[in-house]
Amino acid sequence: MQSCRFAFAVHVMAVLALQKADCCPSSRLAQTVNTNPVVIRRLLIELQEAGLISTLRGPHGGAVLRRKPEKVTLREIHHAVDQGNTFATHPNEPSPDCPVGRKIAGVMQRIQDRANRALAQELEKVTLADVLRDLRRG
Amino acid sequence: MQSCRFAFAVHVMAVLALQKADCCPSSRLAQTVNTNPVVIRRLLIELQEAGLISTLRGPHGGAVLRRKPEKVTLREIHHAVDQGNTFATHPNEPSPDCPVGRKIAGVMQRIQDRANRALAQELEKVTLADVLRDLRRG
DNA sequence: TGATTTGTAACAAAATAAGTTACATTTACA
DNA sequence: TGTAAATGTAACTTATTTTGTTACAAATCA
Repeated sequence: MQSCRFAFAVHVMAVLALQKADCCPSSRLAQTVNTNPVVIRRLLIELQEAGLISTLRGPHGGAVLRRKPEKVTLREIHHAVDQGNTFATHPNEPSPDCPVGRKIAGVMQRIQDRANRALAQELEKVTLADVLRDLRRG
Repeated sequence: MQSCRFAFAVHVMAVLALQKADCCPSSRLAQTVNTNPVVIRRLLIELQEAGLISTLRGPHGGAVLRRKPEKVTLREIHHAVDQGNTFATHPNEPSPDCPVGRKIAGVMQRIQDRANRALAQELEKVTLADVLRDLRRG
């Protein structure tokens, strides 16, 4: 994968966790991530839809965590912003004249499912609180 | 990840496994995958460097498996053609003025390592022979 | 010697992702 | 009630990555 959305999302969630109850506007998040506020706001919408944060409009608005860091897993963050697959499949239909071409799609899908599951299980083991600990030490 | 190189590589390896000892030219592989022969040849070079296949030039040349399908894992195929990471990191340097920005790179790298390892371990469990079985049934 | 195939460079086309600008909408508060 | 600050969102540009294409030298076999 060459999308940095997950990295951005973990970064944002960590900053929000350190802010505790205070709202953090997209402009401030964009500064620490070093990107454009709109890029952040697009992420925030997805994190919000996943139930991980809330956003408020108006002065002193911004984003705030909806749960304690111990209760948020990297799997949830990942799934919120990057629902895609571990790898892509054939862009063009393989040849139906070849025994492999006829059935490769189903085979790859089952491999895909296994890979996605393995990745999710690993990310499930790490919470946002673990990330904060790692930030303090590392 | 949105590269189909791994899917192409599994497809190619499966075709070669069915061909047994016969050489298969890139033109034929390109037909069943439905892409350009040069795309296939670029893959073949990497599979060759990984020790999975051999290629021969000249008439009746092409690619041939170097090992029995039982002895080839999807981890090897994946690593041969897609040495990249499970997800990307910040394209621009995060702010050094933020406690998260200062240390996020190291934290993400450790998450990256865990994810890559989990994926590799899952792919290690599946051999090319398993893929052939799945092709016959599915 | 001629046909066939890989290896490889150079380039074109397509797809994807990130960044940017602009603005309507919502909201707090002086 | 007006103003400033913030999100939500559309439209667009730019950059990057990936795939596909053309062309040809080098190798190899018969």
